[in-house]
Amino acid sequence: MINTRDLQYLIALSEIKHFGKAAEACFVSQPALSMQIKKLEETLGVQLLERTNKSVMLTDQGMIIAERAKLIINQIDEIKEIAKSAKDPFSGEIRIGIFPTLAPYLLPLIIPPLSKIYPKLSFYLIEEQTAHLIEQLKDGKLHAAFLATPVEENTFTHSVIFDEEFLLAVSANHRLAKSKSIRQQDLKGENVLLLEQGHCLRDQALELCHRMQVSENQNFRATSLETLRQMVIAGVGITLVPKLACIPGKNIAYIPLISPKPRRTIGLFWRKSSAKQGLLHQIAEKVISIMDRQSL
Amino acid sequence: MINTRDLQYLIALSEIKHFGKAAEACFVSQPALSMQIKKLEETLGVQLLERTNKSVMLTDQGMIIAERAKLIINQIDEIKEIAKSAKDPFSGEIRIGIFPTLAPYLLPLIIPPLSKIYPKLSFYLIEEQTAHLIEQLKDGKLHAAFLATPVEENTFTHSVIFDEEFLLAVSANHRLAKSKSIRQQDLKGENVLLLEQGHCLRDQALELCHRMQVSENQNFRATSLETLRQMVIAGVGITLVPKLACIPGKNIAYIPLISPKPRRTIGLFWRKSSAKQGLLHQIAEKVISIMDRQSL
DNA sequence: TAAAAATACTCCATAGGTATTTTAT
DNA sequence: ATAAAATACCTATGGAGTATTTTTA
Repeated sequence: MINTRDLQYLIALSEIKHFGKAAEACFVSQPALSMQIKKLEETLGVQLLERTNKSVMLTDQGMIIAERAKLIINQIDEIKEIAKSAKDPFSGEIRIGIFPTLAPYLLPLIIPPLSKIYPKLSFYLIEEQTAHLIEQLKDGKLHAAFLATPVEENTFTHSVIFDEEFLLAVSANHRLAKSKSIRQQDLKGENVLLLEQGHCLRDQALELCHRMQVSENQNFRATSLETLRQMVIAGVGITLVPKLACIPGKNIAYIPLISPKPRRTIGLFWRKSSAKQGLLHQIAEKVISIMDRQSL
Repeated sequence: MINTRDLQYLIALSEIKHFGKAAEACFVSQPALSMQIKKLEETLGVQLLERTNKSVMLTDQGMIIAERAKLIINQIDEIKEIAKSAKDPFSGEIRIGIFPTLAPYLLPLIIPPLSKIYPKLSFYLIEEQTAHLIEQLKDGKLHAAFLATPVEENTFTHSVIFDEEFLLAVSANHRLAKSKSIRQQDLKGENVLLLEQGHCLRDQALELCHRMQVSENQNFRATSLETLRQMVIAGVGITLVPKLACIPGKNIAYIPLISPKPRRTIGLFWRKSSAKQGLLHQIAEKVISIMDRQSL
């Protein structure tokens, strides 16, 4: 097998055209270089050099191959360059997944400060449903993902980022719009609108409905939280909205639920084996402190 | 220093994603591959792989570097390919020098049959004055050169190709035009036209003039044998022409010289150390047999 | 004769093998 | 408990050094 060392010896010889001096330039003895070049000629099966005692000259093939060798050695140096610049974990790119019912409310809060803290880091944000995020995180397409706990995947580790309350969203002229808080019995007979299959928020809300003994409106399923909000405003029904997504408006009211008080917990997840451990820990801490200041 | 082997191990691992199986594919034991990969990571100073006991995954840097590695290995394979196709000495290219007073008369005789014998060989023919040819042959720009003997350069070896007589060229209405042969005393008072400085034919003719005690026309020096011939036809003077260049015509006569009977010897020269020894010997033999049939 | 490359021979570094341990699921 | 990678330790290949010979200009 051809070695990078062999190529370097050939390059040195092609430039210096003297075994002794080329060997010196390679920091080896003259016989060492002679031997390797000879071996290279044998493995390739072609004469690379014309030798006399007064001059060394490359054959045509030798020149062609030496040229190629230079290109190859340059590319190996490039690998070293890539490695050197990749050594700084706070540079390069990081791909973070986030599910759709959290993304538009969390990202505006955290991405601007994070970009400021890590100016050499490019944040790629991938908005997908939880199941896809877990898959992509597992097979390395993502470095990390914001997910609602629990996640049944023990190759992951996570930091809890924040705890988020669910509020009941009702139209401004709904009978419950003026309530200060809601209890289970207040919801009797209500028509709860939910998201389509696949959203973790749907599952969380559905579970809550079950506990509160109200049923889902089977005729409608929204594809986004924003659609859901518009349907509520239109008076089609009520829904559950996580606190971060509770954008105030005159046509809509958000009312806290008590007994049970529903919450979801958001964590930042990454592979235990991730090469970006340190960076991800730091990012998690930063996001936690940002969210603390939001007082959910 | 990074080895091609290291790169191959990394490539195998990037494709197979299993240390044991990748090692098997590289025909080494699993620890051998593990060690080398670990070393590569250490020398580069970056983590290339995420390891768990159930899965191997490349880091971003690992993927980038593995991609580069593939390109590099491909290029090394290309070197092997180049070597393989260069192994056939009867293929590729050969650069042969020839001086200008021989080229237009010799090449039409030898190149067609040689191209037929060596169909995979490209003949590059360089027409330069002898001194330049010797330089170019010395420093490898030429593989061989047709030169008039003797050549004072003992790093060269040569085969004698043919022996060529010089004839006296005179205008058809010159007083000597009807002579069967010429002796020294016949030339008394003649005006000999010669080529410009640098042509070996000039030196050969000049030396002959000296021996025959006739002098050169100082007012005119031709840049080519063809010009010289036209000057002779125009009646400006007489000249010496090598037999190969004696193209018949009604306006010109070529008369043999006797006592002394001038000749030049043409050889094919190449470096003793040339990698194309075998081919050049063969070519020399072919050219000799072609020229034998010309009966000079 | 002198300069340079090739040989001869020895030594050591390191790649590789086997057996075993650690690790993570 | 099991599969897989890492570690430990030994072996062997081959790359490198020194001394010497060969070559050739």
